[in-house]
Amino acid sequence: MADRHHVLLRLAVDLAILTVRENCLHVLVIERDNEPYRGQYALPGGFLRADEDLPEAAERELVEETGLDGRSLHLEQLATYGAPDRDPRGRVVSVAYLAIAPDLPIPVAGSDAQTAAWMPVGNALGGKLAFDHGRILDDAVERAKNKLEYTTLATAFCAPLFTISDLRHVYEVVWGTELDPRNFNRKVANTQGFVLPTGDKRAPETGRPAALYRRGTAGYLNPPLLRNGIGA
Amino acid sequence: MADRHHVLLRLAVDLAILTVRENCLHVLVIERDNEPYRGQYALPGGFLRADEDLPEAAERELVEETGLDGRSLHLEQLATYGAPDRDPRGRVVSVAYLAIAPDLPIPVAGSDAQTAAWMPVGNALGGKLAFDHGRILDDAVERAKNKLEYTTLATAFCAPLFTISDLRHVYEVVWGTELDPRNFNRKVANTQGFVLPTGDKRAPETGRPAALYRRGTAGYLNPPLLRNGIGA
DNA sequence: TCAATAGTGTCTGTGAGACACTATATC
DNA sequence: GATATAGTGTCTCACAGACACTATTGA
Repeated sequence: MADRHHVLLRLAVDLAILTVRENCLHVLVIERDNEPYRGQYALPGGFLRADEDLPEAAERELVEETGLDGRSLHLEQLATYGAPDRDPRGRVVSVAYLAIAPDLPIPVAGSDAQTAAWMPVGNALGGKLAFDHGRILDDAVERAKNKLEYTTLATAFCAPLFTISDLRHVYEVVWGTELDPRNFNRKVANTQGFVLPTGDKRAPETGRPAALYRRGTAGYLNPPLLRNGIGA
Repeated sequence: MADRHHVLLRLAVDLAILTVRENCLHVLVIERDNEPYRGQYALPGGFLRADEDLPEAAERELVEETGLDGRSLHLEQLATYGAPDRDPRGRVVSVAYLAIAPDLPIPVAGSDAQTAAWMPVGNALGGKLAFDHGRILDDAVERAKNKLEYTTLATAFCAPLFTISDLRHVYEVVWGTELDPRNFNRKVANTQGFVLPTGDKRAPETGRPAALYRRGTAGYLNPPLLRNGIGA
């Protein structure tokens, strides 16, 4: 720790906020109204303040950008990005956080009065986002896909009360696959602590009403709910 | 990105280098010969330099502390720690990396001439390490345990040539459990790309010689090799 | 009645856990 | 021979995938 080559830098905390709406995975983006990358879309974020810890900063940004209470959302550290040229304004290292939200009505205009919008992740990938945010989004989606397998993260995409169909829909949209509803039902029912029955029901537009559930207390799925052939 | 409350800070890159030796998991620690925490053990690390990316810095520290070529070791970003008071010298945020090494003869004295040593992780947990390095080590061990389940990471703990017993020993030590040698053999043999037969054999002190293997090309285990009841 | 969604039951193949048995080395 | 480690075969149970069937609503 005694070397003299170190550099002073600013630390950004950027958020990849994912949700499922209209049969596809969306990410919250803001339109930049300052240089650099003016007019382009970017992930919401901001700089770390003097007396802040990283999770605090992430939660603060979440509130500022979406108006949501960070404690009600799933929020976890994703990774840190530090290429020397990643920000043309100077040396900025970014700690990215992954947030998972239920289908929200519409992002509240942040206190920064920036234009926030939900964008399908398919549109956001492929170099469309400012800075290295496309790469961050890639990693966020990959993390979400993986965590659905062995954790109860899927419930974080759902409203407080949800049906088994809702939950299955999350898996199908995030993974981009189709799942057998009957096998999925059995799997969820047999996993202790994944979902809790409430006794209530919700009628769809047509068809038999579905039982409503609440998140269970389990954090991990044991055994996991595996995709067919990852990394194969 | 326009707020004015941001802080300039230094970024540390710290390494949790794990290996298996003598039936227990060890971590590489250095004895600090400067304040703060003088005389205490800490994870090796250093500050990010002006033109460095994070993986570069991690690899540089690895070479400086162990004399090893970073490209031959498994090295991955673990997490970033930024509590405002984590370093008494001022605002320092640390990006931690997890490195996995085979059982090395002895750590080479780094170019910093610091005293490096392998310490059993059991001894290093519980507030023995400087800064928040105990917490970092906790997270590193947890990550390693989890990745053994669904990736081929265990081979990174082994020398280039290893037996199935060696590989099983890694699982047993890292997980702290016993595995059935016969079922383990079958599992490894049936997982394409986990290990490659070399045709050579190695005789133990007593008993039948064991076939030697090399790492395969697969990165993921499919299906995974699950512990009994995680998070239960 | 039909259409649509919710939910149960059954069969089958794969693979994990348990464990008997065989193989090959040193002493 | 004894002992120690390496490796194979077999049985059983749990569970995933496939899919026939029943249940409950609105039109």
